[in-house]
Amino acid sequence: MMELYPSLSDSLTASGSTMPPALPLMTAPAGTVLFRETEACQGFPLVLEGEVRVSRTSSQGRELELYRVVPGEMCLVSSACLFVGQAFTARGVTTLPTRLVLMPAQVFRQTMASEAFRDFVLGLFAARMADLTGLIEAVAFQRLDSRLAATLLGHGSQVRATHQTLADELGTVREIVTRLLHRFERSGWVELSRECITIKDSVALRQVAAQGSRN
Amino acid sequence: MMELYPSLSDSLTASGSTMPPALPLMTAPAGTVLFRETEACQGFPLVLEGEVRVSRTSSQGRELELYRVVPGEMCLVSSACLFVGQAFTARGVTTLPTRLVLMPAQVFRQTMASEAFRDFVLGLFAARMADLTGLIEAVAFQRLDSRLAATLLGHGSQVRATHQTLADELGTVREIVTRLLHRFERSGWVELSRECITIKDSVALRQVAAQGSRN
DNA sequence: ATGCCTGGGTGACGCTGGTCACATACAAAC
DNA sequence: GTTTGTATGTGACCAGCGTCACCCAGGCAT
Repeated sequence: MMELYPSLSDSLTASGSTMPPALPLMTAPAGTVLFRETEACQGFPLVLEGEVRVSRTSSQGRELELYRVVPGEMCLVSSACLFVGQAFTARGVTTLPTRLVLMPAQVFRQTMASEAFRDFVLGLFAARMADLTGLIEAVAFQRLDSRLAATLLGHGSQVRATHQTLADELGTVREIVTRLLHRFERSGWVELSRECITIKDSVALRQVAAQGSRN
Repeated sequence: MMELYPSLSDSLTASGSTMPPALPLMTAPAGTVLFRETEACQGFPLVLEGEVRVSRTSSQGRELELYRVVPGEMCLVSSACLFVGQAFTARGVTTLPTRLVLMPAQVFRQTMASEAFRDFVLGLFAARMADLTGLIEAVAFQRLDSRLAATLLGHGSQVRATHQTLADELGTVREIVTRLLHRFERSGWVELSRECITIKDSVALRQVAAQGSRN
């Protein structure tokens, strides 16, 4: 679905000798907070390896995942503030050990002279917009059970996550996730154990995920 | 808030003589459907005058406004499909008599060679991402009364709209808008008459709009 | 006047999801 | 073993909002 910009990491890391300042290559263990609501953005983070989870938190402490940045992608939401100059209210946390380069705004602007890089960036932007509008539709019009079903299906046949983690992805609270998962279990669609949800009937789940609009 | 790309309309319309194909300048009355869920996207619509309302509709017929495109802006969501090639599920309707040029993808790619144009486009993208994440937060965590208050405040001191129109902006139904507006009226914050809401206490409304997170 | 259409008002009702206050199960640490 | 902490289960309760089924008022055409 996402086009990778193949020569990018090479051109950035290998050509450190030709480029005046070598780009800072960062390594972060899982769980590192890369950026948060209050801090101004430093540059364009390009993920080489690992994963970054971008989420937003409500004033009452509930959290909602916006999307994930996988290797080969940049986190454009966080860097959007570099264009408009406003502090951006999102949070980025690594979910895996992650390597990334932080591209300073100047370097980004220079690299945008390359047509291939432009295609890469614009494609990313477009994909993100599609993600976000999809999320808007889901939050506005889908019921939680269908959103939960969709989330489970997106994590493989063995979902290793706590109910709290799932709640944070969906923007709800743990009790609701527990309740819904038990309905799924009573229907025979999943099997539950500690920090592990085994999908038994992905067809049924897919059906719930698809048709479950808010009446 | 939004940077206009000043020479763009000039360079596109006036230089029709130097550019091989003159860009199609369209004029549409209010209420014209520029694009809808099923149709593939033709090009990058740049609004010169008027306004385009971009919204998404649920399977059950409820509608939710994503944002509005004002003069000097392009509708990037609709054109996102040109990058990723997927059919985009959003609807664009003019709310005012509107003039716009439809930039073919090729012309867009060529024009992106200009640094000023790149800044313009990226700034737009960034602003849209901020809009969309803000909307996500609102839909996920704010109560409807606070969202309605915010909507009213964004329309001037005299809001000329039917309750149905407001409902479509918020993604809810008419009855709820009517109910909430009457609470506002009973509190002395607004005065209601046919197709017209007069704001009496914008301070109180602003307070509701700000603090009204979902407990 | 009569009919018709649009916009608005309203109450009954029910579902969904959030809150609270617990009780339990399991695992690692001591 | 006990303790401590994290993950989970659960039931009572309720607020928000959507649905339904109306009704009413005003404008406009015939």
